[in-house]
Amino acid sequence: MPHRMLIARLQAVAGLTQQDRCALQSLPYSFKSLESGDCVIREGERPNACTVLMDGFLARRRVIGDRNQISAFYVAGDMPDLHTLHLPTADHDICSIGRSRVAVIGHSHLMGTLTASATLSHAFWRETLIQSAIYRDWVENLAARQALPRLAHLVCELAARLEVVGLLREGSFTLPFTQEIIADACGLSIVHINRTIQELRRQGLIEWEGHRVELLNRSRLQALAEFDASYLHALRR
Amino acid sequence: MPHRMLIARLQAVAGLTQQDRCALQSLPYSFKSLESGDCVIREGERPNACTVLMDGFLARRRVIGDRNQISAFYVAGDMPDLHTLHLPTADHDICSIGRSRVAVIGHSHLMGTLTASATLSHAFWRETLIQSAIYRDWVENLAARQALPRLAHLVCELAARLEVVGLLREGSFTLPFTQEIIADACGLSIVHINRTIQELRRQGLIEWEGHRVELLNRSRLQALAEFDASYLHALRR
DNA sequence: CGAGTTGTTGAGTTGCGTCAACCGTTGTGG
DNA sequence: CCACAACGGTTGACGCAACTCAACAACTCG
Repeated sequence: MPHRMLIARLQAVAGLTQQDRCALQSLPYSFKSLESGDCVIREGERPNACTVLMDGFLARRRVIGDRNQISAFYVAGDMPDLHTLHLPTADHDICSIGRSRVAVIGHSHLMGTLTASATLSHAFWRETLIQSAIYRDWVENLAARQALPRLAHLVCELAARLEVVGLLREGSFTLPFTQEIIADACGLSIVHINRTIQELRRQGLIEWEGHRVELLNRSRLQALAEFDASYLHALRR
Repeated sequence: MPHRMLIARLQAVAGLTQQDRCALQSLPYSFKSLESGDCVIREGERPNACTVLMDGFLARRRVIGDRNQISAFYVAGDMPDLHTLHLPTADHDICSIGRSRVAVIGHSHLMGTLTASATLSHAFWRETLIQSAIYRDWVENLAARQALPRLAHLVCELAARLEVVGLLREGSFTLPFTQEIIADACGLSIVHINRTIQELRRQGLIEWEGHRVELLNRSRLQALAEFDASYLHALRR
């Protein structure tokens, strides 16, 4: 099951040989369920396994000054700690937002199959490069846009990434985030996020209640955010 | 000569076998000199080569709204477009700031040596992962810090990265950036960058005139910026 | 039922942006 | 050789986006 997720993702992102698919399918793994707030890894740890997010959401967080800054979100199919294969020390906490399930694959097994296949190696590398592209987009979003388009951009990105893994249905998706989480990711105060969400509602762009977000006018929302999904590159179904 | 730079960098970042060093040394390349403002690649292009920055500075830029946002700086030894090996379409301009020199290595040659050596492949992969760590740090810096520590952090990062390649001498380094460039990178206005630099001077933390930056009190500057170089990971001499 | 989240609102404050002017340096051409 | 334009740095006045503080409402859960 995590194999199917992983294979589908890498297939979308690169191209796999029959051999590669077999190699992936024989990777041993274990499952782990996370409650809201549980961490996959913590800053400073030297993990010996990577995780594949099967279900739910994870956030990469770290305390900066008096803020609890979030620098990335992960959705189903993502491997939030793939980099620990080559950079052994984790520099952030990676925590569950709401409940989630992950598959855990030991570094040694993963490394074994990677050194055996150059194409697989490149497929995983490519996966990390797409994450880089997302970080760059966050840099631009945080530096250049003010609250309204900044929040709109985040919503567009989450929608686009969820769409890739089939979790966007009729323009709406599940998002178990509090406004505090959103504020920590956008570099804005909770109060201002609250007012900004209201403004998006007022403009008829989204509906957002409880854990459900609905895109009422996706093209106008994307225009407001200057959103262009091409930076997600290979991420196609 | 670009080989020496490349080998030294990858050696610092990972570990190379004798064979790997030979493979790198036999990579064919050409040189290119850039004037201030010249681009290595432009958004939308599909380059067939990667570049190694030999001398000078490059910036990754893109227009966001009415801003000319910079999302990364590159110093000697960096490979700013290494990702084009796997993500063919460039999503930013990469331009020279002041004069610079780069070595150009064709994708096909690079790809050839990479598929031949798993360790080399992983060394380059690791290089891109370190760039990712830098992007994440920029996300945090932009989202969580206000002008003074934000600027201080950028100065600390540049100093640390230049130190790795031996371009920091007695706490001072060459930086051919205008205040406008700094503003574009920090997500602040030119006027405010100007006042913030003055505040750093007033506090006796840096001297900055013309193209020369001097760190007068590095530890206090790093404390102000909450700077911790460990996110540059393997980047050691 | 009370206690703890999460969302919402109002009032006052502030960090940073905008506009506009001025200064010093550099380079260029009449 | 000087006039002048272009550029980068600096300063002051004013405005606004976003922050802080504080209170309250709605909801969940023990």
